[in-house]
Amino acid sequence: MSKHVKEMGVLKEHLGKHQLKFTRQRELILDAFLKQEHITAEEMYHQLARKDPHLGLATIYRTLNLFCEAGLAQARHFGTQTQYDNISHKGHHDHLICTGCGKIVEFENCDIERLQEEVASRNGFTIHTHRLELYGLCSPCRR
Amino acid sequence: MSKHVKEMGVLKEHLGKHQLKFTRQRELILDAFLKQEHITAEEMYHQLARKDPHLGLATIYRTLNLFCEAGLAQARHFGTQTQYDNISHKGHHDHLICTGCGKIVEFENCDIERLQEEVASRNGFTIHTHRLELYGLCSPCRR
DNA sequence: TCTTTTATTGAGACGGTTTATCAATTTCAA
DNA sequence: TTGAAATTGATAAACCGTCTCAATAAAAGA
Repeated sequence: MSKHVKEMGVLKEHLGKHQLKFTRQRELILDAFLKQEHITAEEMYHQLARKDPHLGLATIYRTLNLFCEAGLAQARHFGTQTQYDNISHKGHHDHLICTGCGKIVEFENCDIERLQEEVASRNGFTIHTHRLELYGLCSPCRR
Repeated sequence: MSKHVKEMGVLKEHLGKHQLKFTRQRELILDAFLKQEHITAEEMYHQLARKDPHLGLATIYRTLNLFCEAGLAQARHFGTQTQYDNISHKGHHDHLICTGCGKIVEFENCDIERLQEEVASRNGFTIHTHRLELYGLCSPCRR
């Protein structure tokens, strides 16, 4: 009895469309993923090791990438690792990233989103998702 | 006789401050770098292979990182690689990406940029660069 | 200039992250 | 229940970027 009915449905629909199969591992990983705001494959590997010690790291990577294709996750490369963001967690959030210390501040701005829609429709596009990252220095790093 | 007098001066000042040396390789790499808007170490390696076949990849990496410390460049993790952005290059553009056919439309929007600055300063950040990508379907793909 | 000191270079080894391989297993439609 | 097809886990391999180190080049001193 999962709590993530809606997202499970999104996943199943994606699987059905692409002749992929619904497996115990995919269900387990999705449940764990949806509890996070963002996570790396390595973190999830250790986190799930207790529930299923035989779950392979490769499966985690494959599954998180599958979630990206299904529109449930979004990959973000930071430093040497890849962060997988949970799209449905807080709706969508954008990032302010300090290139000095690596600090990440999340934000949401309706006006920007509205302007994005405007740009898109002016070009005949319908937006499904977006990525906005602002890189700079936070005040401590600026000195 | 280099055309990049100002940036060469910035580099030399940084070198002087840190007891580092001005070398033929650093001059060569800076000249090549300033002609680009952004470039990866690998790309630069191949590009410079003609001028100096013995220039090592490690030197390119070291030098591009040096430029970041000197404030001439900024590293950005894009996909699996690191892009080095030319700070002094102003023509920034954002992307509309069709997930159906892969078409990419470039755009620029001053209002969005202004709002980004607002968000940043509200959080005490100074933006150096940003990345905005809108994913969706173009009108041919929507049908 | 010549000498001395110190930083830099190039080549390859190395380490961490992610993907590819493949036999065994599981899913699911018939 | 059966069988085709997808998935898994373990590990090898690929990939990117950094580190190591002997040889070299740049700056500073005499």
